[in-house]
Amino acid sequence: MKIDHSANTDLSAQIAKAIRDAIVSGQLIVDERLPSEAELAEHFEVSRTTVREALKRLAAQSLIRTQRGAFGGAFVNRLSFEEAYGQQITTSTLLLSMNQVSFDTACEARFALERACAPLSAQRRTADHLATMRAEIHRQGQHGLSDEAFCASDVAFHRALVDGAGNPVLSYQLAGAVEGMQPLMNMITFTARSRAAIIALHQHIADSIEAHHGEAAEQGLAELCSYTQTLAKQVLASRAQRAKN
Amino acid sequence: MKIDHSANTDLSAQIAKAIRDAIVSGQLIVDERLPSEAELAEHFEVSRTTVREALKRLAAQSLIRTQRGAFGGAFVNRLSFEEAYGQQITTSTLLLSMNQVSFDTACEARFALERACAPLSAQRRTADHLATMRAEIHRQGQHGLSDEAFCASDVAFHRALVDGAGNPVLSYQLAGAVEGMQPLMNMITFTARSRAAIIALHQHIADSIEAHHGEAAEQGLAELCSYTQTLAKQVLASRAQRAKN
DNA sequence: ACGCGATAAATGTCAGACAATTAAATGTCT
DNA sequence: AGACATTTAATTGTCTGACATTTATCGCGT
Repeated sequence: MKIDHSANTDLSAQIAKAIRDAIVSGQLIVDERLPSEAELAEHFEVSRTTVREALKRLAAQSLIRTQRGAFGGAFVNRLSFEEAYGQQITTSTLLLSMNQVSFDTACEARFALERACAPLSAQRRTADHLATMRAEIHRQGQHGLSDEAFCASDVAFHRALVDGAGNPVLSYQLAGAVEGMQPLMNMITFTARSRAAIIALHQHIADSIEAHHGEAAEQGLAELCSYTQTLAKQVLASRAQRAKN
Repeated sequence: MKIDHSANTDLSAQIAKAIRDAIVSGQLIVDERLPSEAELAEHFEVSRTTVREALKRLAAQSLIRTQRGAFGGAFVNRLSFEEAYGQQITTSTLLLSMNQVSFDTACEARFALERACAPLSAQRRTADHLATMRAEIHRQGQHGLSDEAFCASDVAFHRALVDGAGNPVLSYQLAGAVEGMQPLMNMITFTARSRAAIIALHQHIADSIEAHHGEAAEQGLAELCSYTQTLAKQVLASRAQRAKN
């Protein structure tokens, strides 16, 4: 484990990189204990402060976890799917919110990916996945549901659809695409009529998944995509109109 | 910006969370300058050391950048697509390498997502994307190419295919799926015959993309997927055989 | 107007101290 | 011997105060 003094970054960043490389390359294996902060400080010839800053960087990426006390220390962390989900979602959310990505582009990406899951989900979904989808559809029809809650239920519906494919890697990849779009979706005001249309499409998709009809589900998703894009256009147009007056 | 004292985590983690929430919720906007470390220390009633550790955590997630000198400080960072790519790839790579994901599962996820891009890419690819694909195909046919280099070229080919869809969000999402699998792919030894078969499929896919035939490209990808899975099975079987003897 | 040094504000690094936590070792009682 | 309490040592978490380094700005002189 050696640091690359050539980079003109912080010492703590260089040290973090050295340790990260050791983890990624497999020199440090899961659950292995790193040397103590004092030992690392001696090894890299820096102060403990600097080593600690480096370790905090790694902790922020869930690459290590720390334990206090005797025989504590920093350990290489097994990156769980759950943690990876979380990172994916925050990264995607920030990426979309900070980069003026058009609604159309994000929407297209999301549904393209989701359609890829549809055939697998139609083939393998369990009763559980189906039940979740039905439950969320029911919730979406309730009166007095805020737009935010409607969107959250929408996300849960689509998540169940994706999870139905029974491929955790796929679920992980989709988490960012689906959940990262929620803030964008929240900006749309869903009228009663548009909600009914969306629910009908959800119903159609759930029916297709239940009947193991992958293609029908895919088609339902395609319709949902273009309908969502139409809705967004309307909302944006009416907002522009109001701004003029 | 207030810290949640209820959590029994580090102070630096609590402070990082408080600032992160402020960024994600939009209270702190892109390029806005955070208070200086000394001011943050006073505000949160902790030492500068602790504040610094919190800031390093945020820097590790590319949420802030720091500048030294007068009128320097920590600034909310616009998360670029490039940075997001990088994070996505390391996260995906680690997730796959640390969680005993089967080759089949990872392969299925990758090609399912990639197939989703094929129709869009067939429709919109520029001459540039096509040229890159052709160039990589040519490289793959060269003698004396190591397995690693062959895989790297494979990644480049597929990346060009995905980028051809002209949807940066899609490219970002696929980066993890495609590049994260490289270590797994590297474990396969590609014989001359298997390389020829893969190159032929690449050729077919490139031809389809050139002719704007999305469905044909999709089908080529499906064949490539099952062929890759077959290859992996053979390699694993022969390895198991050798272990027995 | 241009360059140049002084200045001040901020981050980067260090040394040393103490607090808090925790597992293991040790001691003590039954 | 076994169960329980106490001590100990190792380690991370936090604080203080200092100094080094970087850099935009200001003022001065030419």
